Amino acid sequence: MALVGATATGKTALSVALAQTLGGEVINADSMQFYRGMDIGTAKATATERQGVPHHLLDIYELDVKANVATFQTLARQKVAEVRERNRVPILTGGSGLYVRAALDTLEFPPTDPDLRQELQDHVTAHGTDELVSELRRVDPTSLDRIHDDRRIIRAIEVYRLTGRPFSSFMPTRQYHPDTPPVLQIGLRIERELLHERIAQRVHQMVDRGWLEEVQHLKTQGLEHAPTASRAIGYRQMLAHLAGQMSKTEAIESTIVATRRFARRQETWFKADPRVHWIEAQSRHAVDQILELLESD
RNA sequence: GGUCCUGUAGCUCAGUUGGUAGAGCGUUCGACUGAAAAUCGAAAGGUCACCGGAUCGACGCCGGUCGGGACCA
Repeated sequence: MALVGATATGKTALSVALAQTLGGEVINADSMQFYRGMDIGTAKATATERQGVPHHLLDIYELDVKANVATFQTLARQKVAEVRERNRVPILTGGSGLYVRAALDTLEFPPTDPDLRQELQDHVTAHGTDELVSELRRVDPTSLDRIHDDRRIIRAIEVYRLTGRPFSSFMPTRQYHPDTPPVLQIGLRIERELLHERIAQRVHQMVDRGWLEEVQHLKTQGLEHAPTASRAIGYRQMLAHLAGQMSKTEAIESTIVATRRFARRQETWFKADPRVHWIEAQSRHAVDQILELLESD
């Protein structure tokens, strides 16, 4: 099964409770929790919170590694298979929508080439996207219709040059694939206003627990130059504060705002998937509700 | 007590030589296939502090009231 939803809705606690009732193991689908040392600010489950339940795909990368979906897809499916072999229930838990999809659905990722991509990126930086856009209009108008940001234009051209096939030809014809193994997807939701309160509260809590010290330490390990990890919400702001670019209060406020925006995007993503069963995150009976859903499935 | 500055969207502020207004941020909604806690798109929000005057017409000019600020005493 999969446990999804916005940040600060209580996925972590519920996943442990579920694992204990079902005899399950948790598989992380949260892109920033891959990184070793990023603990407080990513709200990674502590040893105490895990309560002996095995957790997978946490702390698998050093800071300088560039995480990517395709790799995650392989790793996650591997873990799911392993857990199943042990006759235990895999519980995929996380808020990175694309990563969850990649693990559960039949997404196929066309190949990539870092050199070519860099070359295209440099070209766009120097000359803008005009040329790439007209190339795309010629070879893959379908993609051009759906794409409206530079990064995706670059990717579409990369795929075309690498494979000779339009990027759009790799996309599925149907949005979701009923032929994948049955997975119960549970979405945790909290009323917006309350969620905003919880987010603010949690950010302050993270600071109280030593977030700034954590970032300070990670900075000595090169967090600033980490391609993906340095972009993490809050870490970015704490780094700016440590560099004297904003006050501590500003960093905290900015982190809260960024987290709210993030939560909104997460809800948008998961709302779009009709297979998700939504339950109230605050409910004391969340576990029972999920057990019922499992039986009726 | 006096002089001067100031009051425009939830916040910070542009603006109109008088023809009823904009940006950034926030908020809401959406997209999303190798950076996804990323990246990008869209929308909603304002009796331009209040009252009166002159004007065909005022957010803009004149007078007053109230609120904020600076300085002088």
